[in-house]
Parts: sequence; structure tokens; C-alpha cells
Amino acid sequence: MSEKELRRSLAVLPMGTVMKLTSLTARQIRYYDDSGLVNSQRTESNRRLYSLNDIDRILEVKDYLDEGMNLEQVKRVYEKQRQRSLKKRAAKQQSVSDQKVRQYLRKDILKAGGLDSNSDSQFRPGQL
DNA sequence: ATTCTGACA
DNA sequence: TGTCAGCA
Repeated sequence: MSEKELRRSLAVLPMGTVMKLTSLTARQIRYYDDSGLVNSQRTESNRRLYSLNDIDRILEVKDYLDEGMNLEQVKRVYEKQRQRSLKKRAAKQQSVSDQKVRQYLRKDILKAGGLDSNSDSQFRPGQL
């Protein structure tokens, strides 16, 4: 993760700051938070701490709500987004695996060709 | 002073 | 959601 991403995801903002940044009441912020739509952190004294990404998320939730959605519907939106990203990661991992398999196969073929001095020396492993 | 949880009109 | 109580 880049430093920039780390900074944006660092939870350091207390409730009062989030209230000013979002123009929402503590009641509403806690409501979103307790609904699991925000990944707030807690201090040793049980105080909520939010990151800049959390602020963006809260503002986003607010917009969805203003457009008539209820919290359950908003939850579903992020739930589906989470599943999409999971599939994407799986696909990415798969492509990496394929790449390694091809890499190993190519290495084997090169080795076989080099050891077999009697074989046609014109053989060249093509792309896999 | 600030935030938290629980509860009720 | 607002608001108030009683804690930490």
C-alpha cells in the first residue's frame, strides 16, 4: 500500500471533527457507523476515530440516503461492490498463477532442448 | 470539554 | 432523529 493510501486510511479524526467535515449530527454518524458502513477505529477509552476514507464513505452514504435509500439498501450497494472486488482479485491471482506456470514450462523446455544435443538444433521454444 | 451508550417522546 | 441522563 502506498504512503498516500495509508494516510487516507489512518483513523485519527474524533467525532467532533467528523461532524464539522460532514455537517451531520453525532447521532447520524454513529447510526451509519453502527450499521457497519464505516470502518471506524476505537481508542483505548472507546472513542471513535475516523480516517479520511471514512469521511468520504460517510458523505457517500449521506448522498444515497438523501436520494431516498434506506440503510439496508445502502448496505447492499457496498456488499455487491465487495463481491465484485473479490472476483476481480481472484481473476488477477489466477492470471499470476498462469504466468508462473508458463514460466516454469518454458524453463523445462529450454533445459530439455539444451541437454538433448542430438535433437534438431534449430528447435526454438515458441511462446506459450 | 468531549464522546459514549441506552432509552423514550 | 432529537435529546436527555449518567459515565468515563
